Amino acid sequence: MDVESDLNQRQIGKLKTRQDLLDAALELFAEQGFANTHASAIAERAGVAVGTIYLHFGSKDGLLHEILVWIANELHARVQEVYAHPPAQPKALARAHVEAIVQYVEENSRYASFVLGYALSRHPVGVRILDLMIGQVEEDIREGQAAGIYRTDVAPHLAARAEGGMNLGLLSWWAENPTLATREEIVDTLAKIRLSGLHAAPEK
Amino acid sequence: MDVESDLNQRQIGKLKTRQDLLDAALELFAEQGFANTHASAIAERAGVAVGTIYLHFGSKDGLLHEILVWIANELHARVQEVYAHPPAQPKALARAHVEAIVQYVEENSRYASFVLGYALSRHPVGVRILDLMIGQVEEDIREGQAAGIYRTDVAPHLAARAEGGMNLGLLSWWAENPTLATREEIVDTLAKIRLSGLHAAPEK
Amino acid sequence: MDVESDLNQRQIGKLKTRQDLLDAALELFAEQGFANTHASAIAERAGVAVGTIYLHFGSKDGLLHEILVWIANELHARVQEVYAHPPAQPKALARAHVEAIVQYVEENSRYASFVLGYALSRHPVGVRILDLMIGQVEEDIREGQAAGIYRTDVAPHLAARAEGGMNLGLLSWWAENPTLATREEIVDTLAKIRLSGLHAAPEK
Amino acid sequence: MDVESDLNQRQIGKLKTRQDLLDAALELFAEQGFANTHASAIAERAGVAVGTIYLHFGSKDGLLHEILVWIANELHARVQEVYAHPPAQPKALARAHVEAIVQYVEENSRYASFVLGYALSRHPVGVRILDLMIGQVEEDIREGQAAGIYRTDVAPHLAARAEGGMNLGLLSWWAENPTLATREEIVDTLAKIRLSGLHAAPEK
DNA sequence: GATGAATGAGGATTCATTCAT
DNA sequence: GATGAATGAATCCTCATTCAT
Repeated sequence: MDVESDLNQRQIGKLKTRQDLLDAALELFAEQGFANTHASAIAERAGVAVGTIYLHFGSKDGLLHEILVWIANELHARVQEVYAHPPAQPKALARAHVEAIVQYVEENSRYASFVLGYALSRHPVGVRILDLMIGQVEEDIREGQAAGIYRTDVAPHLAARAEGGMNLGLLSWWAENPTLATREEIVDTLAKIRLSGLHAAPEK
Repeated sequence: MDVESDLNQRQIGKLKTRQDLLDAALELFAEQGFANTHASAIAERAGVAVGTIYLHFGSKDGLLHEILVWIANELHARVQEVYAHPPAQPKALARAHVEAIVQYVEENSRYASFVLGYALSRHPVGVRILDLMIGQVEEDIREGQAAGIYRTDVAPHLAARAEGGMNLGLLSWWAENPTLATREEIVDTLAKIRLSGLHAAPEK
Repeated sequence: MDVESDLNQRQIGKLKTRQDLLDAALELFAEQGFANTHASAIAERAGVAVGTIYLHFGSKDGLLHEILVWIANELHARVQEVYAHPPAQPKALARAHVEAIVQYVEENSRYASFVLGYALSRHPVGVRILDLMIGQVEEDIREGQAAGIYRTDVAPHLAARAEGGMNLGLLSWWAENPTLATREEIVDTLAKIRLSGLHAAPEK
Repeated sequence: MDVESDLNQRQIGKLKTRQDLLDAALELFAEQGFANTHASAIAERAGVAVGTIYLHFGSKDGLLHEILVWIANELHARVQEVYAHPPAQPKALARAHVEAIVQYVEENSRYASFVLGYALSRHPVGVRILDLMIGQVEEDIREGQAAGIYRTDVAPHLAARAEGGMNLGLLSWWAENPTLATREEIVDTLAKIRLSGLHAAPEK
């Protein structure tokens, strides 16, 4: 019993150290960039010794990798929540999808810009994450086309890239300039352009 | 006369050296990335000594800066050409704008991915260049709104960010995967979404 | 207990490394001059890696700084010893002061010339150290004046500079040419000129 | 005739360029130190091209050498003037000697500190110059001893070093802090200590 | 005599990573 | 599990000097 609880104690402590490191690293990476953040600085902010980073993550790159995966999972989970209880209206679904992402960016604006930057870069993990997100959008589009809601004269994988770029482009700017637009404006802009482009509505 | 021609000779030689360095550096940066490219390798490929880089650009960062400015100017010039002899039709103008960019990316596909990566990153020069390009798009949108061609229920600066992101997102993907789509498809996708979004056209 | 002794072990080792570096650097600086001594040579003689220099001193300049402070402190301590058990006779005290300095220079003749050179230069650390030593002499003079032993028609801060210069001038020459004068001669010359100048004694 | 005057023209121009370089270099050396002054900066301030320095002086060290020799000659000339028309009184002669040096330092306080620094350093040229000056003082002392004016219980070469150090020590400080003492105070301090030391006069 | 673009050997410094404790 | 002093390969950059014009 004693031994077991000791072990649990240890496991909990280990997990806390791990999360402390992830938090410290994300903060510093966001503040100064990955290359400018020294392993020792991360350890110091986390209140541990440098060696501990290598104990938990093997390398500085490994730490970055874990951070990106962690954030990607969180964001993915948010989007999945929307699809778990999807609005009936297709338009509403699309908007809810966008809203979930924007919401997440707003909540984590301090880090968002850094993470989005990686999604846009050619960094291996970033590419993988972006592909994941784009795949989801592509699936949406495919379904929308099948349902007769979306135009069929654009290739889904290209449209998905275009839309993904639009989202990331606007959001990464907003994350760095959060005072220059409200969340509503961001959601609105993305939803409108996504659906009907920039053209004045013909019915007008 | 002799002295003058001497001076010119020197100036011409200096400019050639400068351009040789820009060319060599861009190639290597695109091939191996900025951080992995050593100053000595650039000098070697350009056929000069290392010191010459520092004579011309002050630092490796300075060289990168000049490359980005150089490419940005080239691209800008291409787009300006379109506006110098603009098609009468607004739709045609927008398409020509997109076509000019896509054309440039296609012609320089070897470097495009590298340069677009900087435009998307938070690198100071990249940010400045992107801001410049976005400003141009914003102006377009403003004029389109004034002319009653574009919808007025989106803020121009947000719409410009969104559209710029869309272009960069799709193009940076295409630059890395040029076989997965033809130029026509890329232009088409961007032009269509820009104008009328993903929605099936109501008039259909 | 174990952990504590571990820590002490580490601290002791670190201090030893530090002193090894100070010793190695002082030797090399004295032999070949500061600029001609490469960081790698210092590390090699100290039996550590180059990086260790930067771990302990931040830079080659930082190492020089610490050396000068170290020597200045040692010399200061020697002089302080004299004042801790001062001879009753004022003349004897002044002579003992001079003797302490000369003694130290003689014991460390290999390094003395190098260190004195810095005291005489306009190097920031040298200036600071010289100011410290001059301040001490100035205090001596002030007290001697108050006690009616020293003439009062010279400003103490100027007299201290003059006397300090005299000491350093003769000693830095002697450190480089130790065979051209005995210690007794050096002490004698300094003590005599200090007290009664070059003039033939009027009482004679 | 024409050719000759052309040649003269050239020679004058060459000499002017040479002096411009000496002036520019001395200013910059005094401002920033020898090591921190780049050859190109000297050329720029002198209004010529870098190569010209090497045409006139062979190397940066050669330029420094010429500067030190130039200043040493000027100072030497000043002192020689005193001996050309020596005051009858031995005390007055010694004072005039000191006054000449102090006067020169005051007139050239901007450069004096730099040049004196070299005299005090172990730099080859500096050593040679200092030896020259010390030799002169030593000769004075020898004559003073022979004339029964100076004490004979100190070795002239040691006394000369001591006195030279005293002069240089006080003067190099004064050159950097010209507001902290008047010329009269400096001359007075040096003359008094030289002659009768710090001791209160016994006749008092 | 003067020029100034080009040179390139040379050295200080960095910082992710290790491993004995 | 954690520590942190030590490592050392890796590179950027400097700047006195040259020489073709």
